[in-house]
Amino acid sequence: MKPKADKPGIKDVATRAGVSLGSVSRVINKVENVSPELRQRVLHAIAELDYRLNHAAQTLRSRSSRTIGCMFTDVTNPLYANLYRIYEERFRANGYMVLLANSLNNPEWELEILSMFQSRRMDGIIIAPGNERNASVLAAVQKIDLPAVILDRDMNVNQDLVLFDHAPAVQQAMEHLIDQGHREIALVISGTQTRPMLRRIEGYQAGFAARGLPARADLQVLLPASTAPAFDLVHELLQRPARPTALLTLGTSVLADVLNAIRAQGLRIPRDISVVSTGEPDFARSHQPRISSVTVDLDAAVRESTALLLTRIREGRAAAPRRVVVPTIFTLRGSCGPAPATAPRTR
Amino acid sequence: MKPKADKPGIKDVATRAGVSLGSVSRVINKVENVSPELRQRVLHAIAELDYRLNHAAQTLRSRSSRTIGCMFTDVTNPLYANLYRIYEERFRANGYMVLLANSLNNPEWELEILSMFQSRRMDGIIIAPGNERNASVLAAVQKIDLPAVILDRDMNVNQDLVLFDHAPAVQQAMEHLIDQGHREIALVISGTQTRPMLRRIEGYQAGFAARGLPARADLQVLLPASTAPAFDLVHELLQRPARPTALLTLGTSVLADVLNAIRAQGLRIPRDISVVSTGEPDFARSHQPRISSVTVDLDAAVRESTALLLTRIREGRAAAPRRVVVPTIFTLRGSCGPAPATAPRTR
DNA sequence: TTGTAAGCGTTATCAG
DNA sequence: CTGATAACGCTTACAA
Repeated sequence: MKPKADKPGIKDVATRAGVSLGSVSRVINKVENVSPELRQRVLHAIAELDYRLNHAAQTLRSRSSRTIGCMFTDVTNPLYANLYRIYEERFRANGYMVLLANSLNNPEWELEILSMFQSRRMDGIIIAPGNERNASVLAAVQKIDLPAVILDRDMNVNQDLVLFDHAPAVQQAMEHLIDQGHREIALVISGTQTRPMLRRIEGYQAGFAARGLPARADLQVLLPASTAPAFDLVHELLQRPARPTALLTLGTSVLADVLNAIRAQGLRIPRDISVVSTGEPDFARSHQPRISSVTVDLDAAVRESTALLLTRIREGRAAAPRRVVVPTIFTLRGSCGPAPATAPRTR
Repeated sequence: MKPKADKPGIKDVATRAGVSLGSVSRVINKVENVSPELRQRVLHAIAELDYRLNHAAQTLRSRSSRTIGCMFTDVTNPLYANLYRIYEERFRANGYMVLLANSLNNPEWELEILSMFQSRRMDGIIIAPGNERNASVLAAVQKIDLPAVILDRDMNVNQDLVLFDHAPAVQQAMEHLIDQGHREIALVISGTQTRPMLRRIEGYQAGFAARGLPARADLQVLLPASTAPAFDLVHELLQRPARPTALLTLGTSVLADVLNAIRAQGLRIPRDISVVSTGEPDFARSHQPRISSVTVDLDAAVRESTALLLTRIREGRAAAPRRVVVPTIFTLRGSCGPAPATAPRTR
């Protein structure tokens, strides 16, 4: 009796089934040319031995890990949590696993994660670096020689891009508010120099411009991050002599802080103040009144980026980089109303 | 000139640096016995060639993937999103990557994910299966021959366990509410047959029992999932002839729905109704009044489970399974007050 | 249709 | 301290 302590390998399966190594591999990989009888014997042996394929060996030899890497800033951000879940589902359907890494906006980690993706020979990666202006991150992204899709970042690199078209819908929201008599419209978002935020500011300013109004820098509240506490800042904002009568805010936990600050101030939505959020966090779904919002169709975004990546994986890095723009939609709901008749002063 | 199209390997580095294969490996793996001069040469060659370690080959040979697998039901649940982020940070500090897989409560996926963890030779796994009663999942978990930690699940298996001690703090919250005159105390949680929920129900009933009151089944609202919409059910609950004067609820998006339903009903917290949540979602941090809560110290939970897993990885599967209980704490805040003086009737 | 044998890029075990 | 050499467990030509 041989003390075979180690896990059974394809070899053990082969001897057990009385066939050759190659045949077992063919059965496992569902190659066509196998007689049903042989397949049965192999399957049987596999079950008996409780054989598990060794993914490392398979990857090494076949040069494919059947894995997709995702680098986001923070799963704690519902946008990324949802994205990740949908990606996982879609890629799983295509036989891929999905690996998630949070960069937490740390440029060094972003470099490390990218390097790790390469050394693990990911079949493809989907990334939304937090530091789209950082020189070394930019260089690293440019140099990636894996099939890659960059998600909603303005990086001038030779990679496939999926961009959300934030500005137009934000502008549309602004125009609606202005047409409803609002003038003091605040913007509460993250101040990170990153595409979504910059584009939103763009739309915000374009909205004023389209109605012949000057953009107001003093009404922009820029937080350190998308999930930073915003209560105090908004509270302060609402206590100004000429407080905003409308507010456009991030649809993360920032929205919760905004709603709480509004409530703490004794203001009613939409009577005293109108609210629009960019994105819709779960907790907002039951809010009364419903919050108007500027959203991107997540399923569409995932569909597009998945298709892009799978194509890139198929065609290799030779083909020219592609770029897909996913539209963004303004949905008007109960949280928006006309500006209060009396000019708002300190209460 | 040789058309070396392929990525450079350790071999190329060796010839380039004029040293042997083994020496390069020694440098890469930071083994002590290398002369500084040789190390420099190798490091230089690595930089010149932009050499990337092949993780698959490394894993195959060294029998360690330096990867930890996590299986949770859904990253969209803030509890898991936060847990994952902390795990990633801690394991990264120990040189491990973390792989996340969402089972979405689907038993077949749970089996598939567990099998994938084994074939990828994870160095360790942390799992919280959604189906702790499912026979095949249970069997699969029992059979896991990887270092594993099971997170807050009552599974009678030979694996390390980290359990949150939900019941006592819930009971404490109940006793406080009862002592404040509350009798109609509702429980709004998920009806999944899973440890956290069952333990909370246990604490809920124990609270009544401790004060000599009968447990009331009609005040328990069981949702299909931890993130299921709860607005309508709670709204209905609050319209009953004898509506609850206090409410204990899940600290997920369910809490948001509860707060919205209370507000929609025109009730004030804590004057008309007291609220306690199990866990504190981000959006609740700025709520006024602050929500009393029953929480587990996530950092402690992560610390314990990380330590347990690392120990298990070090010691192997020989040592007897360990079990760690992480306490849970009731924090009294402004959302709790005395029961309304007048017996609550329909408004 | 099936068997045979040569690697994939590392690490580990020896000698030197 | 360094160099040669044999695995690790699989896929994939190529032969039979």
